[in-house]
Amino acid sequence: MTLPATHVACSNCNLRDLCLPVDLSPEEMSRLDALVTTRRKVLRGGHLFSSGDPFSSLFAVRTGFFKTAVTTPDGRDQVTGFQMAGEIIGLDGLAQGHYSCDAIALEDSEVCLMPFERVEEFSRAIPALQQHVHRVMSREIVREHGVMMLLGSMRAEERLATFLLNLVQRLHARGFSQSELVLRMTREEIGSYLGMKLETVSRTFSKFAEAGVVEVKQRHVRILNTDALERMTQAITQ
Amino acid sequence: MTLPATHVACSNCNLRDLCLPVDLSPEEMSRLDALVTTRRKVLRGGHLFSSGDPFSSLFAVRTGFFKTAVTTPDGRDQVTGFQMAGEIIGLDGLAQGHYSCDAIALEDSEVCLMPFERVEEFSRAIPALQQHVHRVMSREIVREHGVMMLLGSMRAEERLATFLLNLVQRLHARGFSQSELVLRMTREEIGSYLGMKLETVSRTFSKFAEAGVVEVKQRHVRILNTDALERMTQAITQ
DNA sequence: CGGGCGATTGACTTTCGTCAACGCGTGTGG
DNA sequence: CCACACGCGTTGACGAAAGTCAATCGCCCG
Repeated sequence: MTLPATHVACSNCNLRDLCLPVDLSPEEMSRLDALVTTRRKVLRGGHLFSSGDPFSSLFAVRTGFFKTAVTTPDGRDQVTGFQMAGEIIGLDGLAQGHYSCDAIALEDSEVCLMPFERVEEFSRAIPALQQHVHRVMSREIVREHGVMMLLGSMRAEERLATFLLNLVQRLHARGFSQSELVLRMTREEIGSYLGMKLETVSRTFSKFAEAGVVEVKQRHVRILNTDALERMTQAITQ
Repeated sequence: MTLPATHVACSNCNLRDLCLPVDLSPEEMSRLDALVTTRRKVLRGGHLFSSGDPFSSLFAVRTGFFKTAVTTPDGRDQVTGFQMAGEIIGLDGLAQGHYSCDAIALEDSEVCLMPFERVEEFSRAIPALQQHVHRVMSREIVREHGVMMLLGSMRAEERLATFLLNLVQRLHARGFSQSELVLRMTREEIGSYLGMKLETVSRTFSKFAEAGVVEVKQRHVRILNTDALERMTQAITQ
């Protein structure tokens, strides 16, 4: 599933704003090119890494789409996130020296490898990079707080509305439509992420469609009424 | 609620193994004393910080017990964690330059302040500390994966069993009993953390007690059968 | 063009939430 | 020091939301 690696450089990558948004001097910038040594392609369905694999690198998604998931001893699994271009995967790995989740490509994808030893080395030399690394990790913590909120105190409709708005907002930041998206994941994967069964995901989509809020054709979703979706995320359930 | 601060030093703190477990030379150790400048007492019910407060420091719990919670615009809140001696609070703050949750003392407590600028400065000079900071953040990410698992794919009994085992394990690591604990939080706070209502928490406790797995008297809990609890966390629901 | 995975929908069950009443304990003030 | 009140916890009856099981449909990909 993992294809041969290729050599590259960050300094003129068009995703730099997304995955390395730090102000650097030209001199620092050129040093940073040594941070990402290689890229790797992962075919749809392939594992970028698996739970238990020795930790060595962070990965920046260059193209494509991933999910990360943890698995219990008894075989249930929980999707912990979906990652698209410019987002960082593998932060869970350094806690114990091995990755604690699986990272799986949902479409043919390419990632940049950032050997973590090098990240630490460069962080010591370049404060702006150090700060960036910290911010990336903190953002992940904050994101997960949001997921806990979602899982702990929202009902099915609120969860799905929140999910759709989040997805479309991230896609929009990457130059895609504000109102149309193609889901890269199955209903089951959405359900796992949102803590509901695939049938409930499907039913909730249908409910949204009936209400004229979205148009759903399999994985193609068009948002017809963003305001209505936003209101749904704030419904006081009591 | 926040009492005057006092001056202190890490190098001979009895919690060092818990909150700074890095091998340091005596020279590095003495420099580290400048990392924690002050302590602060927070009375029961008091806020260590609130969502939106400008971020400046991490906090290490020295004595006492805290909860962290996020709040939605419409007023629902979600407990995101409980912190005891040696654990670090405030990692969510650096993402956006302000804390994104509330940290509230559940009993009279004391924390060590670690100004984050200083943490970053020292991290650049002391690789072992840098690594430790990264590990602490990564551990928080992994912990939250566990909570997502819990909220996303466990039923009430499994959640409470998991929660109890986790609490007692952390207490045991601090020298307390493996089988007895005093809950510092209300049923409602437990419920918020576990994504269930306080009545369900109460009922589930009663069910455990009926089954002879635990003994519950208000906030005093004695675990009578750890194995049974462990089995419950792995129950294949199907 | 056909097979199979993924999605949808329906009927029924289960779990948990809701509402309400009651009880226990603790802490405080008379 | 005792009594009372209030917050917290427990328990019961009922309802609602989501899960389960099953049948069918429709895409897509080979």
